[in-house]
Amino acid sequence: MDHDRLEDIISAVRADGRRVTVAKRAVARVLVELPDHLSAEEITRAAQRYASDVSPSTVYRILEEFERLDLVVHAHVGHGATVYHLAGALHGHLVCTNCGVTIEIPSRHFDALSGDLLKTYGFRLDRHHVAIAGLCARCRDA
Amino acid sequence: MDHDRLEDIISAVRADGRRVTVAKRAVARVLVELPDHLSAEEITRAAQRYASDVSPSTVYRILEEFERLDLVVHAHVGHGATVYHLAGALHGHLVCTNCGVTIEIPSRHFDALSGDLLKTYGFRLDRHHVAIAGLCARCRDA
DNA sequence: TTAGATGCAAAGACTTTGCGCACTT
DNA sequence: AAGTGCGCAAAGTCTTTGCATCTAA
Repeated sequence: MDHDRLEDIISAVRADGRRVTVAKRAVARVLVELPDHLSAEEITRAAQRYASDVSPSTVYRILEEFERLDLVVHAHVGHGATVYHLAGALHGHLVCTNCGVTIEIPSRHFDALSGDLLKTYGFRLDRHHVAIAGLCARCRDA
Repeated sequence: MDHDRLEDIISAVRADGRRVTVAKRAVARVLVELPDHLSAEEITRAAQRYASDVSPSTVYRILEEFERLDLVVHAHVGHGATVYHLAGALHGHLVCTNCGVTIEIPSRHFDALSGDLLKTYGFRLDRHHVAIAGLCARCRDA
């Protein structure tokens, strides 16, 4: 339920001894209500519907705090800006280098790779942060 | 042989009807001689050893051209700048989110994932462009 | 000769930081 | 009351673009 996820975020902020502000509520609400992978600018614009003068710098600071609390993760996608989303569901990203679309896929697709990398290189893959570049089905055929 | 790879690059530029300039030779030489994954700034500085007044903008333009000719590929790694390297050996990157080290691994590690993504999502993974975030062996234990 | 390539400088996109005031606790 | 968090503006980093000049072919 959306409302619960929002309260979870607020609680986590409070539990960490930080203050719950209008701006944080607005950003949290955007993250909960908008399913997409959003850039900081998109989040800012959307948050301004709830708190009209939230500034980009505040949004960056809030996203940084939410990431520290493992509420949010970011990914680097194509050439553009960093995108952020709730940490809830563990998943990876497929990013089309042609049209820019991002496809979310369950993290189980990385199970085998993850084990392989750990065994071979001692490298622990970050399952929240995987972004694979390539061509989506549509662009591949076009 | 380094010299051959350099000549291959020059030939490819010529074959595409573009001009072979001092700046292009310098950038090509840097890419061939320095094994690392370099940022545009690092490439510029290194290239200036061979052509003292190569400018960053020219390096960006040259890298763009080399990418168009499939001579060079780039990857987005951590929060920092884009890194470039020769397209020669197909490989992926493991990037430690703690210490920033980049580990090159043979692209066969992505064979299974690649087939899986193609079958499940019709997504053709770009094998030159894979960058996986996580913790390297040293940072994982620390 | 001549069109592509370059260097420089300015602009652009994205993000971080400094500062004084406001708001949460 | 106390100090965290805020908005604003400026600075910072990385990259692209405009333009006059130079140069490879």
